[in-house]
Amino acid sequence: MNSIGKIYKILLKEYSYQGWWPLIHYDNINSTKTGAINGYHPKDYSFPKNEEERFEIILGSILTQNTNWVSVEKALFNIDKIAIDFKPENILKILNEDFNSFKEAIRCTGYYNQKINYISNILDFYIEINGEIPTRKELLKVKGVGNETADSILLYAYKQVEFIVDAYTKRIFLYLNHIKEKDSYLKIKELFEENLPSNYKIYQEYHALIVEHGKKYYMKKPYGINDNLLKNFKMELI
DNA sequence: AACCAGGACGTGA
DNA sequence: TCACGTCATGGT
Repeated sequence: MNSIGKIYKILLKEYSYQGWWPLIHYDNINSTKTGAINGYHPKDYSFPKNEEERFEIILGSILTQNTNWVSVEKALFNIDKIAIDFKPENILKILNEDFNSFKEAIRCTGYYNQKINYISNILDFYIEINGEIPTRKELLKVKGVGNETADSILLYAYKQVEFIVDAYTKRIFLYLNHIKEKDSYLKIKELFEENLPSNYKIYQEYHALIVEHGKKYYMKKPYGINDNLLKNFKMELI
């Protein structure tokens, strides 16, 4: 097995199943996740089960841009308070009829002036595609959806086999010398996709495991210095 | 008190 | 294309 696959196995053994993407109405009393109230569903890949859950994931993917998940959870609960449900038509109605309340609801996630517009954009897009699975290209045309958000939506809201590259992925695999500092998003994405079976469950799990491991050893500089779990995969520079 | 969080966009070279 | 500034609240 290749290194990418081996590292996945080690992370899975160390941290077990992560149960991403968390949903605020899924109460997992056994959750031990750092910073999360609840919402994770380990070994259950059946989500989203309906349109509300699907759009909750999409909302969360915008709100979590450069922000911690605890803040996003608060915002989702705030939205849940002023909205009847997470159906896109309903969210759109709330957003249009009470713009300032909605803005206040997502304030805690930062960049709220931008994010409210991004949410408005993805709402229009979501309603426009009318139940179809969006392509990556289409998603990227939506202002507010970049590479990572597009892949998050595709992988977790639509179960499409698209690997997500986030800041922790770059830090960890840069520390292990598997990638270079200036490697593009798509290049890093390809590295994983070429070395993993085409299976959305593995993609979902791997990304979540990277985040978990990243939070532990790659939050503060110097990144990875205490990462004894993966140190054996550190490649020598030529 | 600086630093970072499950980034994206606009600008100018 | 790509480096850089900007957007902003909240926790450590």
